[in-house]
Amino acid sequence: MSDFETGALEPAEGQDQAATKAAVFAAAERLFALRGFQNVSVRDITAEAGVNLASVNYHFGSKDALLFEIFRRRTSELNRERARMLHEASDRHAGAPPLREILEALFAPPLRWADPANDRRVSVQFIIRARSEGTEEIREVLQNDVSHLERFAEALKKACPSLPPESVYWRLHFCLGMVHNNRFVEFDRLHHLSGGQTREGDVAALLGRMLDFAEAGFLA
Amino acid sequence: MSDFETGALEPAEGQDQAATKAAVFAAAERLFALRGFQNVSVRDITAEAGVNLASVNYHFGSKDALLFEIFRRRTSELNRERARMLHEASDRHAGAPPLREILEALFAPPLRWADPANDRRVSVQFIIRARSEGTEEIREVLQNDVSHLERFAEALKKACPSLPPESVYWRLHFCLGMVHNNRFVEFDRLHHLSGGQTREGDVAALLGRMLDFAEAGFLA
DNA sequence: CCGGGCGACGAACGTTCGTTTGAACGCGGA
DNA sequence: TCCGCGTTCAAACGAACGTTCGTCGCCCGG
Repeated sequence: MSDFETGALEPAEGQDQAATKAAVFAAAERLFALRGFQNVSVRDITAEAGVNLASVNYHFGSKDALLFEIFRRRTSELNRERARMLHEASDRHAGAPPLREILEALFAPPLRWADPANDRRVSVQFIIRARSEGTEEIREVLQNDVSHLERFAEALKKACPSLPPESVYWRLHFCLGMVHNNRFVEFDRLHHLSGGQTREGDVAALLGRMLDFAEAGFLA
Repeated sequence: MSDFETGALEPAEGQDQAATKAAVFAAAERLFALRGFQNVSVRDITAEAGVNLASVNYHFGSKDALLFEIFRRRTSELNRERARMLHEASDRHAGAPPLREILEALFAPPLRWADPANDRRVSVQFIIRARSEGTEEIREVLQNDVSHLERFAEALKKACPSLPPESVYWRLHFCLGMVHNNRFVEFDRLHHLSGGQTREGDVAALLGRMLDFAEAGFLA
């Protein structure tokens, strides 16, 4: 049917005629985020994108490579945003940002993406899904490419000098678990459990809640 | 080849000749936990169990039903252990257990299962995997069957009377995220990030770390 | 001794999957 | 105008999947 987000998706790589590739990219991300990698066929993707079945293999090489390319782009975007926030916080505090601002740099980017007013809701759901359901290649990247987390670990060590480094790593692990648990299913479950008292839509309030919890946890 | 855990698995349901069913059950749980639901074929399961291909459909009806039966048994076992610990803590403190013991009832059972010395390591990995990769039926159960969590929510409200109920639910959500993040992949990643300083094998120490973090988070 | 039923078995079924093929199309440059 | 290249298209390929079928062996009640 109509084009998806053809503009501003791959502005420098291909030609302008890469609308098909962009449509496949967008449709695949959406379907993967909603239904999981294995539950989405190449035919589903190309049908939703309104392109030919062979487009996936022509533009991306394979279904696995398509998943990996979406994953790599989204995670690098997320890591870039996190690094930028951490860097800005570092600038504001002479290279030693306080604990809460470090955690905010970790929490805020994915939460901003998850804002219902944002068109990147599917991206954060995609990342969370790809982390656990992804291919072997993605798993290797997750395990080996921890340079982004190292900067956070170093900042946390500096912000909590009395805390053993070992504890810093574990508590960072706990914080990441808090983020990765922010899936639609879990939100719905929580909404059902609380009798409708929890509203995931208010991401600013959720960020505050997460910061309160994690900051206190780190100061334990 | 040899039998798997044929004994003490289904002591009252079938006959003694249900060794095949038990072998399928054990092999499926192990493979599902290791490689995910969709990445394991019925042929893989029956090959590992050393039984005929048709055994899955004969004893369980379908591959989906097999997954659901494993999921239902393991989750009910886990919920039972958690409820028992919460009940015992409640008895020790005249119906109002302190925060830390409530959280311990939530954290300890899955951590005990994850002990390397325990043969139920795969069970907790299976549960975590099934939660996110499971079928639609499992997703519905997760969303609707929250009676087990309600008891924890009530106990937490009582232990934190000054905390708004809404915050209790959110912080319980954060704690569950900490638990669900305890997958092998995440452990390996953390181990790699910390340069080998974190040892997942010491589950007692890990429980203490989680309790310190979560308790402080609740008291924020 | 015999017969009925439960369970295991090999084999095949029909479907769906990712991928490949070769031809057709559109467009810019010689 | 015609050629060449990048892209799209319909169609099909081969493999892998979950499931079903008909048969056989075995144990047990008669």
